Amino acid sequence: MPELPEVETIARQLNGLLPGRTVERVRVFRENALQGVPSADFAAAVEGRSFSRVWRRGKYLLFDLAPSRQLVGHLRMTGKFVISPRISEPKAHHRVWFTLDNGEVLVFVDARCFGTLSVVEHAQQHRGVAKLGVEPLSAACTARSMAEALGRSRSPLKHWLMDQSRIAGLGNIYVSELLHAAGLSPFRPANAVSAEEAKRLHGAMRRILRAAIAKNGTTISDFRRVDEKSGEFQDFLRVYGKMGQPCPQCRVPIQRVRQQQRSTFYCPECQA
DNA sequence: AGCGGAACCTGTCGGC
DNA sequence: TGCCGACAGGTTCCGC
Repeated sequence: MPELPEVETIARQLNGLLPGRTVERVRVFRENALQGVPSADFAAAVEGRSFSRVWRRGKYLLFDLAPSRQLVGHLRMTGKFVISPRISEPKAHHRVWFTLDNGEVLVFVDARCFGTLSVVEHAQQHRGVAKLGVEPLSAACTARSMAEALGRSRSPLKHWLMDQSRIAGLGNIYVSELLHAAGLSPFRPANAVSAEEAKRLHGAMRRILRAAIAKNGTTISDFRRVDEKSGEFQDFLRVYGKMGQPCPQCRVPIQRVRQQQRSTFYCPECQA
């Protein structure tokens, strides 16, 4: 489900609601959300601690706890967090409850059960977080550093951009969109991208991610914010899901192909 | 290094 | 209406 803009949207909303709240009780309805950790251990590691900040790294949600520890969450395809008034029975797809000191419940909801939660002392101890590459909107991610990294790989651009250890947070929707915006083919080997093209790619990536965050992300089917509202960036998608429709730039029909067992959408005319 | 395939689970949608 | 296959915003492991 969520890529960087959707996770950022969730993190900002939770950060407006959770800091200062204490977790009184944890209830786990599906063990496999916890990556093998017994639910009693998970609950004991969180209960009695307070939230101090909620933020994002790549597609991971990081909940800083006080006096120590971090809750690390990944929504995978269908995970969501919602804040519910006091409830007594779990609803469909409720996986974990964090009952707060004001009676409300932070609920981890996940239809497909791919999403994960874990507790660590420091996020860097988390295997997935530890291997994340640069944040695409950070000052460290420059057109020049991107060009240099591209030059060291022969991977097709689609694959290169999806690799979380290179740039953290891009997924299937935004990679299709930013390659179209940059006029680059998803099949182009990374090291066949010129410095000028890398600059275009970098610019398109930042522009699209910022625009998507400003629209609270993209809702294709079931992404919801914490307040259950949809994002709005789907109205601005130019190629993702648009197979057969005319390219907004040149009117040639958008193509869909399989790359790494995922759908890639692109314009065969504009993207070389 | 990098790719294809499968696995993790469930829901939805389109075609027949 | 009902069944069946394809597909879904992600990640990880395994074999070649």
